[in-house]
Amino acid sequence: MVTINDIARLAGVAKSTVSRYLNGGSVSAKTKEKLDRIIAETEYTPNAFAQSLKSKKPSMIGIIIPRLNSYATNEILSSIDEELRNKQYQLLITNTNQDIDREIENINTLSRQKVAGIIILATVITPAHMKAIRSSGIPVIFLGQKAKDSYSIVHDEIEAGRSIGQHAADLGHKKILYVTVFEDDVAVGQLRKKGVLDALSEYKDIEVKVITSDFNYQKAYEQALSYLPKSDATYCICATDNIALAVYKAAVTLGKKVPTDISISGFGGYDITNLVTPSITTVKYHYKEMGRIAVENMIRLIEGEEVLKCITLGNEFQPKESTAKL
Amino acid sequence: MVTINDIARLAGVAKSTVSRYLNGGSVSAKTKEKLDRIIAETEYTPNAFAQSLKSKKPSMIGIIIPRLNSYATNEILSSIDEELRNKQYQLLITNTNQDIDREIENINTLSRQKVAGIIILATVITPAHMKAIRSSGIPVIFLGQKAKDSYSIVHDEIEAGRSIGQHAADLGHKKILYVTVFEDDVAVGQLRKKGVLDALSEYKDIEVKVITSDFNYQKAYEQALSYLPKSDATYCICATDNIALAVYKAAVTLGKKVPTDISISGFGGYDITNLVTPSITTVKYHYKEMGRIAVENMIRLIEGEEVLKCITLGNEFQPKESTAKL
DNA sequence: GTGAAAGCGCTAACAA
DNA sequence: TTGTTAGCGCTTTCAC
Repeated sequence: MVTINDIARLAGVAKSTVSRYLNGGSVSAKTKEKLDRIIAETEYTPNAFAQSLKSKKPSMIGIIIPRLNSYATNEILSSIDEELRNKQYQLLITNTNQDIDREIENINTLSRQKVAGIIILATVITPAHMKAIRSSGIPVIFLGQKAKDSYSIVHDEIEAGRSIGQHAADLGHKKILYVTVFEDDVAVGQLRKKGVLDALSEYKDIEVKVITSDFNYQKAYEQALSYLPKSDATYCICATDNIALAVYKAAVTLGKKVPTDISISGFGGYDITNLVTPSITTVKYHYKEMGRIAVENMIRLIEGEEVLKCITLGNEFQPKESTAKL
Repeated sequence: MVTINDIARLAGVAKSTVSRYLNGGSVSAKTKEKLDRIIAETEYTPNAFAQSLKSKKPSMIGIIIPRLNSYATNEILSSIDEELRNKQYQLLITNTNQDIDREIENINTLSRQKVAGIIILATVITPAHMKAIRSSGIPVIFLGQKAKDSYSIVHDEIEAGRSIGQHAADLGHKKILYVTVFEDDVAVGQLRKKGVLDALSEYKDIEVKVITSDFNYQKAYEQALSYLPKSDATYCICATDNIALAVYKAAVTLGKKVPTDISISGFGGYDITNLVTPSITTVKYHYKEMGRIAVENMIRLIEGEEVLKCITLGNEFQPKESTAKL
């Protein structure tokens, strides 16, 4: 490996001069020229470890994600990646495979790697999270769930729920099935549901039944195969687009027509809701925006500036082919 | 920040003793006890930069991916991540957004970060790639494309192409449209096509027309809207599942029934081919396996052992609802 | 503008 | 078993 010492030796200058040049300090034209040539010839690149060790200013941001193969994750990740790139930071991604313990573990790993800050795509936030964060001593931003004593950026889940609930009511449906997920996930399992039920509760003649399903497509599908035949609902509101796709597939498998026999909608605004036929009614969340703001705030935090504790992003109701008038 | 020096001072021992203890060396029971307590109290974690600086044995593997939101990428990434985790390596992911220049740039960035090795999900491999790799001096493994002077793991594209071609012929189709991608991508743009055409060339009465489309769903969709009406093909073989989905959507938009009016198939075995109705005939590639082997080989390379220059993975033809007898 | 020297946090001889 | 010492490659004073 070629080091700054080699360059200095070859150029006949002190390594401090090389360092200064590399970091934009002033050197004589002659030195600059020599250095340019030698660095190019040797293909020298500074050792990032040594740099970070000395300067104390880490150049990496860590991100903890529950799983890779999710539309939301990908959208957020791409936008964070793009933004970070502009700011000369590297992204260190760690995957927890939906394992809460690994989430804590990863906070510690990342802090060992001396990342400048950590962004977490959260599902649940436990006291163990908060403890690990405090002891890491670096800024942490939660995405998707509100953290009491930390920074977070969330979607307006209640608003999203209300718009779908209102939509179902507007279409004249009286028997509605709401397919939710476990309540540990506050944003999806509680708030989203609250929004839907709030909107529907204003109609005395609407009957809502709630069923708890799973983020996992396969599980959601199998479950739907069993509860759909027993249900007389004409509209099935699913807590995620993924579940909506599963329910749709189950409905088709059971010989039901969508939306003629049953209307189906999701949440999220995944691209795939447009790919299928009929396209699926959903509420589009602003994932890219979320990533952008996360990076912006993270950098402000790293630089010791103030940012809002919690930012709530709006969303956009998108009626499509999978829902229709009763 | 608490350092090894602080621990040593608090425990009244030399920092080398602390280091030895931390790295599994032997210390007296009394020292061990003291160290345990103090490390727990101070929540000390070693600085990974300093460790890597000294030991020269980096603990990160870099991976360069063309884009985040692809099923293949996600599958490979998850499996690499999982394997690496077992081996105590961290994954450093960099995204190029399908920009070749950024691919080269990222090879350099990663080498600056002193990763132990680099895995590249390649689309094309240029001399510039090889130059950057050589000058980095660390092991590089290409996934999906065969590299002349480096290591690679690829899918058997020709075999995959042949099985789809054979399938179309078996179903009795005489007019076939093959939708490919630009030839710069050797694996997808050349070999896959070659496999299909090879299989079909044995039938004198089969007529194949080739059209070049795009990996991008939206572009593929718009293109399909324009060429499908002019085509009398009864089977459309698409070079990727993504394109197949786009063509399917276009066919539906144009009022064609699948598979009655036109059969459609893809390549890849993406999950989504099962989600849509009709499900899409495809060839399943072994992405997880690819990731697993990549990690295995990478670690052998890092440890200076020998591995095969090129490994070719088989694949699995999966007929589904989107293709039918003429 | 340049170089000498100190030190970032850690590991790895080597001696004790 | 333990401490001393010498760096790893780099940045950063501080004289010159």
